[in-house]
Amino acid sequence: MSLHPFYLRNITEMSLAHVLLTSLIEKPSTGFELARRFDRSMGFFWNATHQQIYRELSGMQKKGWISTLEDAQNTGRKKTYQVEQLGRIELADWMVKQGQPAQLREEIMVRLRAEAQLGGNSVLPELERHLELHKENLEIYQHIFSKDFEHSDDNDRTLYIHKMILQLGIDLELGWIQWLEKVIPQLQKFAQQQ
Amino acid sequence: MSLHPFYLRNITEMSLAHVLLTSLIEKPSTGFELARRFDRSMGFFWNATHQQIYRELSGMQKKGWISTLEDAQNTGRKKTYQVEQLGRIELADWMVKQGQPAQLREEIMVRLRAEAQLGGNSVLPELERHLELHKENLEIYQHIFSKDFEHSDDNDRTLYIHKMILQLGIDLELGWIQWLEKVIPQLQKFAQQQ
DNA sequence: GTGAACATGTAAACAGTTACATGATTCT
DNA sequence: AGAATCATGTAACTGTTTACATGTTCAC
Repeated sequence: MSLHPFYLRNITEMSLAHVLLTSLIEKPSTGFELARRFDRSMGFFWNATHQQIYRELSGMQKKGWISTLEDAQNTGRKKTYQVEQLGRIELADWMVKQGQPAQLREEIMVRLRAEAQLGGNSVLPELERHLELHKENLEIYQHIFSKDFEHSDDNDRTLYIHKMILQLGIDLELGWIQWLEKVIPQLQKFAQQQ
Repeated sequence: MSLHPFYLRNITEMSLAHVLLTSLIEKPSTGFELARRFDRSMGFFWNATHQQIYRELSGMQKKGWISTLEDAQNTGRKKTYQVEQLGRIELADWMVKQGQPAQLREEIMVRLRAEAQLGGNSVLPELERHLELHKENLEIYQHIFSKDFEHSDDNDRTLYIHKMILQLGIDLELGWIQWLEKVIPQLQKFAQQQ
């Protein structure tokens, strides 16, 4: 039994649903296509597993936000979803709500802090590994940037926003890389002093 | 019934438990004190509600990682926890494990992306609000920095790590601020052009 | 003695992850 | 015909948040 009748319930965030709505407005898609597209453009600021996506799509269909496209060649189990009017209204309503900046949850920072107390230099290799991972991410983002936005028209509002979202991804990766390249050598020095 | 016998189960992350262990090594504390300390130093890279903290502390006590200090003046319901040998071993083991950089989950980016598709300038006020929030965070972090680390000894390894963790918080906030101060004026221009 | 801050807890809902199964399509 | 990839799903679990209750301590 629910603690609260629905009319008293807080509106939950459900960002994933709204990411999917946005994606589906761009182009009606199957769950699989959405999952694949997440791995690229949208993935770096809101990712999801295929399981989450299918569950969310079913839920949204039940609410009437989206519907399945009856394709001419509807062979197999493939279901292509499209956004309904209700979905557009929901997205527009949600869009103007207020929220908080995300809470950071960086496991490696927890490890580093633990090491500060316990001693040893056991987190150094992990920091180096993360430096490589962040460099890889940066390269991927920069590749997309030069492919899609290098010479794009900044007067096209939609395109400009997409570009700046990617730019933020690049900026944050650069921040991590610079920080790691500052911290790692200093920790190596400490290791040598022993 | 569990899908897997315990000896086949994946080791879960449980970062929160290890954050608490680290905090308790620094100083035996009550759940309430831990929650309050989270709001300061550690909070920006791993936060938790009081509820989560109490649940986790109970769990860790059952596992023998921590124990309650039998205080002389053990009045009221206050329980002061301290780390046991088992807890230190657990933390040391966990510390050297590998992990992934955190997945970003920024709601405001979802809204911005939605707006890129739906149009309107309804997300602008929210971007401005976030700029203010990030500036506030930056100020808090910089205040702690100048208070605790400005003239600290960089040859003290523990202190240096604490300083760099805070530095990362500052760097990331600066990244957001710079990005927002670039994007907001451009979106305002678009708004005027209409 | 009353109100604010301290301190802990139960219950429930919500959000995200992992394991596993299985059928359809396409390429060789 | 077999392998790889496309595509969807059930089940269970872990992790996080919210609502609410309740008792303690301390200052006025």
